[in-house]
Amino acid sequence: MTVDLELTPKTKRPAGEPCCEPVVYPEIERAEAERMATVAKALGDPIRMQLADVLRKHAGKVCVCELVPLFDLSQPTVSHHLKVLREAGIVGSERRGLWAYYYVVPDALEELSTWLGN
Amino acid sequence: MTVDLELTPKTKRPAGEPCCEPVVYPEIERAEAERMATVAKALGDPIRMQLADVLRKHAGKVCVCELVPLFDLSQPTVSHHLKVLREAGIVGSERRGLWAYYYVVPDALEELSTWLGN
DNA sequence: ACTATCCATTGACAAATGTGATTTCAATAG
DNA sequence: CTATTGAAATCACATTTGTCAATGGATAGT
Repeated sequence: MTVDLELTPKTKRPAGEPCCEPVVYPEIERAEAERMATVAKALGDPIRMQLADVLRKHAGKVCVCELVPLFDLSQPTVSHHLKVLREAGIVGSERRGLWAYYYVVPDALEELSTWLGN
Repeated sequence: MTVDLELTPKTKRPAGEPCCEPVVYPEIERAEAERMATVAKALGDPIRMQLADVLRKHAGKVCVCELVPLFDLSQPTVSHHLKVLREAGIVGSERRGLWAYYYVVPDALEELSTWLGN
């Protein structure tokens, strides 16, 4: 599958001068990129991806004790991944007595989702 | 903003028995999660997020020499980030003589985008 | 043929990350 | 009150990551 689009022809720069004018300036995107990268990074692990997926699909609050057996990982490790998701704002948690319930924060993924467009 | 959904009431388990039945089985998602995590991970850095953004917005092939001055980073570092994006299948590159041009692979973000739903 | 330029790779190093064992905290059951 | 359980936090450690300086390969321009 070839992508055939125009590309600016180049010439070796004379010496000392900058080689080319930048085509686009992402400055506007700086803070936005930072926020989206935070979310993407948190999803950048298969376990966390699945955790987020399970929480989303269940569309409710899920107890940690129900999440642990889904993975071949120790409870502290699962807890750690949940913490990463929480710090990225993707999930929230609620403590009820002994149990902790996790759920997806509805709008957390929106910015990234919008950027990915489609 | 409170998310109020049903949550399974729990009781302390008798002793030895598993505390709860798992609610969902993500096994089906294993490979998919792996693929999406790879993509998300690659986007999980502000620089790479901006690189991807610039390449997307430009909708053409962009020379590395135009990308480097956009960031306050050394050329090898930018090259490294581009390599990460390339290995995740997000961008492709093409060499024309001295110059290397990068572009976004059209469908690379689709799976993740679809999962994020929108 | 020479040389300067573009780009990728390597080596090195500090910082961040993923994981498990152990510990701490909170709360339920008896 | 005490013992026990679920979950988070801490500690420790190996791996990965982000960055740059230095190096190397290829080639446009002379």
